[in-house]
Amino acid sequence: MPSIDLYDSLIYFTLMKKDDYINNLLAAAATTIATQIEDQIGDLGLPSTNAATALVTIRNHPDDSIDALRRVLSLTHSGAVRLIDSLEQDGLVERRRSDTDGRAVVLRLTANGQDSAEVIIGARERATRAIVKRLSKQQIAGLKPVLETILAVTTKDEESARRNCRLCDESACRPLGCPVEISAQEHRAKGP
Amino acid sequence: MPSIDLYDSLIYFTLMKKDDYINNLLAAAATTIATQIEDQIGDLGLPSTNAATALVTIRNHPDDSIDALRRVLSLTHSGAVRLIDSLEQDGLVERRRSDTDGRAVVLRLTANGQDSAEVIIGARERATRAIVKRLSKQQIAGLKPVLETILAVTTKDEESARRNCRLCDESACRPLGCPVEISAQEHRAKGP
DNA sequence: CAATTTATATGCGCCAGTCATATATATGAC
DNA sequence: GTCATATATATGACTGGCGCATATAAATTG
Repeated sequence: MPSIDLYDSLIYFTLMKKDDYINNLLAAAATTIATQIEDQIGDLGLPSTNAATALVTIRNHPDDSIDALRRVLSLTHSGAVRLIDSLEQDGLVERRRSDTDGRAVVLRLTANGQDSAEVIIGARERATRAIVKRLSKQQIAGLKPVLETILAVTTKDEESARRNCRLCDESACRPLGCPVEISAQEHRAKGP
Repeated sequence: MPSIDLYDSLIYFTLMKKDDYINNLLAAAATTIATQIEDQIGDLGLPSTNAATALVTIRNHPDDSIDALRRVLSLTHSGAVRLIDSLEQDGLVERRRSDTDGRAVVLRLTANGQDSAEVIIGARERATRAIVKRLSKQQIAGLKPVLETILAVTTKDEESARRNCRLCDESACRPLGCPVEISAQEHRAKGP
């Protein structure tokens, strides 16, 4: 029956279009917000986005190795070493020998580094707050569980958890049950 | 009454925490999605993210000048010129003299450039589709208007509209009433 | 205890992008 | 019409971030 085929095609066409639309919306919103965060952080005048990310990551997980940091930032070993070199020269980060692994160097923020990390987190929050305050209470209430789902499904292991939270204020997020950490724990429980 | 003060403080404290939480959620989700888009595009092996963005931008707005592109990518003039140099050398973009402005060079994709742009848009869609398919119909239905609001409030003029949509498949988005374009038009109507 | 893996470090080099500057066209004042 | 200024593109010189290859030291495994 040709009329049914036509109808099906129309439905299919319409659904595809709707899919395209929500995909475009999500992608555009994500890059827009991510860019505004980067812009806010960029205004602080740090050497690079990775430098800022490293500071926040070290703040959230002090005494972790350069190699752990490298994974979060998706850098090569040497790239991470250079980055730490410069942060150390700027007096923001301290290298220490690990007392559990003689090869590893673990990282800690200096007092200045702590301050910088707070400022970076504040800049990031400014970007999102400008958006959140334009949403209604209902929109925020509805958005929250969806964002939790998105973060849960994009977290497959401890490594992706670290990456997804790499700019987070984890001290504010953790006690409220960060969906990323929960998802990472669930994956660990289920095994690799 | 001290008990009231304490109660108020508690409310305040709790609200602040909740604000921190939604801010962290939104920021983390945005950077996570944006990173996955970048990773998907990065896998294509193009010279840089900006090269990919330029191709999609030129696809969506052919015969625009190098200077217009520069604004979308937040590059200096010379940076944009070098970028176009390399894309032209790779046979993806063509320079033409503008016939309305003797100074301007307008850009157009070659056939290969068109193909590349489609592939880039496909890579971006892969990233978001992997996330959207993990959401329920209700979640998607609720998310849509919130994303539209977010894009509307982050679009202040034509320039931010271009930036926010810089990786969009505008041919799919435009007929469905892209909130970014609508917001840009409204701002233009109200004047600068 | 030898062989392999893992963590950090360094020399070398690339490439994206900026700054300063040059040139051409357009626009506005008079 | 012409002169001053603004705008668009182009190029030389340079830098910073980062990768690749390699070296060394410590840990692990057999």
